[in-house]
Amino acid sequence: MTPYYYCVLQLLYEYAVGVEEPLSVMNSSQPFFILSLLNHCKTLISLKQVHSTVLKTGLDSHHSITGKLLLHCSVLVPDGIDYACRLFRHTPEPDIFMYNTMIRGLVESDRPNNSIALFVEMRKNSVYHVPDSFSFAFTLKAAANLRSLRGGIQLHCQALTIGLNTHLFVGTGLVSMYGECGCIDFAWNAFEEMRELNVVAWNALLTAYMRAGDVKVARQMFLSMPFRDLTSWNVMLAGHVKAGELELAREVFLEMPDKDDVSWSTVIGGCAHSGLFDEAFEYFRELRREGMRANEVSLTGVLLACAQAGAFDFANILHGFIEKAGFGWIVSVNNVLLDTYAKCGNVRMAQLVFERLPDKKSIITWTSMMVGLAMHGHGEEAINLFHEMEESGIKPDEITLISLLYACSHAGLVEQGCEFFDKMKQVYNMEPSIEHYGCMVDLYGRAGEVQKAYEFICQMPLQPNAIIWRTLLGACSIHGDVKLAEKVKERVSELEPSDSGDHILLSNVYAVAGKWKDKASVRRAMTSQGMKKTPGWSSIEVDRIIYTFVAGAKHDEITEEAYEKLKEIMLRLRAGGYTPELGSVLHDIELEEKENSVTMHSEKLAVAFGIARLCKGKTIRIVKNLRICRDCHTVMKLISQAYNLEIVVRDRSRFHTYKSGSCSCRDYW
DNA sequence: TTAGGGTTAG
Repeated sequence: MTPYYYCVLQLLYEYAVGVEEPLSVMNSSQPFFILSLLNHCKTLISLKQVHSTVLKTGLDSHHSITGKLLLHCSVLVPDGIDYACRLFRHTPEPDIFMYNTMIRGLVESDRPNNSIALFVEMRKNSVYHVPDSFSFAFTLKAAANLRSLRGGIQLHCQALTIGLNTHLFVGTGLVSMYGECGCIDFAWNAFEEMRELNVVAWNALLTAYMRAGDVKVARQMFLSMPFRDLTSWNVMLAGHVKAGELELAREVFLEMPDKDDVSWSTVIGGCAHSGLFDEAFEYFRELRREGMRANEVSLTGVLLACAQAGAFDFANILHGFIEKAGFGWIVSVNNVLLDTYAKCGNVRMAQLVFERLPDKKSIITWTSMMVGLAMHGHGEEAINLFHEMEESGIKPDEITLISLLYACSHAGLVEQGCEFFDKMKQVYNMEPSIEHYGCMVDLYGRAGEVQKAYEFICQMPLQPNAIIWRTLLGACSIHGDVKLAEKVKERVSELEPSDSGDHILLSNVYAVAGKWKDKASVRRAMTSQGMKKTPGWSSIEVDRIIYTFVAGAKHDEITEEAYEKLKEIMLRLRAGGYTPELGSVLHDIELEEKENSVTMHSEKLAVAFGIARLCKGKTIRIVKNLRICRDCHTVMKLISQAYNLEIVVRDRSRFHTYKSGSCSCRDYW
């Protein structure tokens, strides 16, 4: 090969990735130069251009080499699978290489069913095409993705009859498939059958043990393995993360001789999933400090952390980064982005992301958008979106229906919710699960029909769990039904006796009803059992730093600043005629103290801090871990009017947007 | 042929 050859190749390569160029310069080039271009195509558009150029040079795309290369490159290019299918269907006599290429392409494009179907077709239609190790390896991957033990065993038997089960690739595929299906003994047998072993095979077995939740055995194995590579370390890391052992995961992470983007994505995602958003941010910063480029998975992890922390500004910066890095077309990234925007209080941005994916929306995209709208009280819009989804030909799944019921319950659409619930069986052919029943209890409970909710639970065909009863208990506490609350509390306690949240709910019911003695006895019971109330906290993002406030915590400079501002604000509100509502206070204490205790709820501190620190007119966004209390709700409305501000509060169950003295939840929460 | 990511009731 001459330097000249490389120059031409380089030139052609530049044209191929620069999609706008028509590649006309290449028409006179040698056909084989053009063929080599296929390998460099990064997008479907450039691939199609090269293909048409190939045809112009007189090379037949069914020619054996051209056809194979074309197919091979099509499945590798993003969204190229349909194009590949078309090419494949127009090939008169595909050989085993082409079958295998398609089987692999289909697995990697998340169509494992089609992949298995093609394997079967290959065996039926062409007597000359006995599957080889690649066919088995790729099809086993499909069975593993589907967790289809039956399909996997069938493949194992077929491989056995031609003696391929001892092959390195096939054996590894079998180990992985059995591991994925949760059959650790079968995985071990398949491993023992193998004639030769390499690090990949060992890693597959290690993963199988990790999947089975046997972290101890896996660790033992990891230490005694004859080979070990970066993937083995990553498997250990992921195993600890999945088991929730974040301390051990951190140890492994520090101990690793090398780290790649999988290692980083694993820790970042692991922290985010465990709710440790600060740690997730810290790892992300460290990744950047080490000069690494974040990939789409680690970005997903940080976005998840943003969603939990309500870090809108940070999410917005990440959005820009995603666009610049070229991840903007990836559906899963957009799904997380959409969800994050919605959870950070900005439905409009979420909708922009949603609309940008015209024909690539997955069921998750639709569902996330529905939940996003519902969280902000746009129940009707969420329902309209559901119908739109159906019209576009996507069938709802169980989670879509949960979201739909969630939308109804948060918008007070009781009748519509019941209709959808009935439709589940009749129209969508789904058996409602305990989660769906939970939504229905919430639907009735939120609307104040607590008795109806109780009857609903008593006649449901499934055994109600603690969550179901707790949902109703929460509704009783909002609507002040003491009698029912006591009855329901008993049922919860039978199932989960030591949950402090339930005691708090009951004590709140007594507080609202003014039954201070009963309330005190609940508190005493809690103290004697060593239970503690989950402390309420609220956080706010100022200049990309998240400040968290906890009521009654020790005063530092930041809290002091917030208190000072809050005092000033309360004086102004009182001058306008406001008096605190004391129903939500938890202690039976002197009036003045009660007032103080309400005044100091963490969300008020956070708002005060926001008013002190943020530019005038900027929306104040607050995230709270518990549900907002009645008094804080009123105060937020008043502040939004007095200071001409928009305040967005995300509490445990939904969003409240306060503007000009009223709230988007229409006082329904 | 092995490892990492997304939606849901409280």
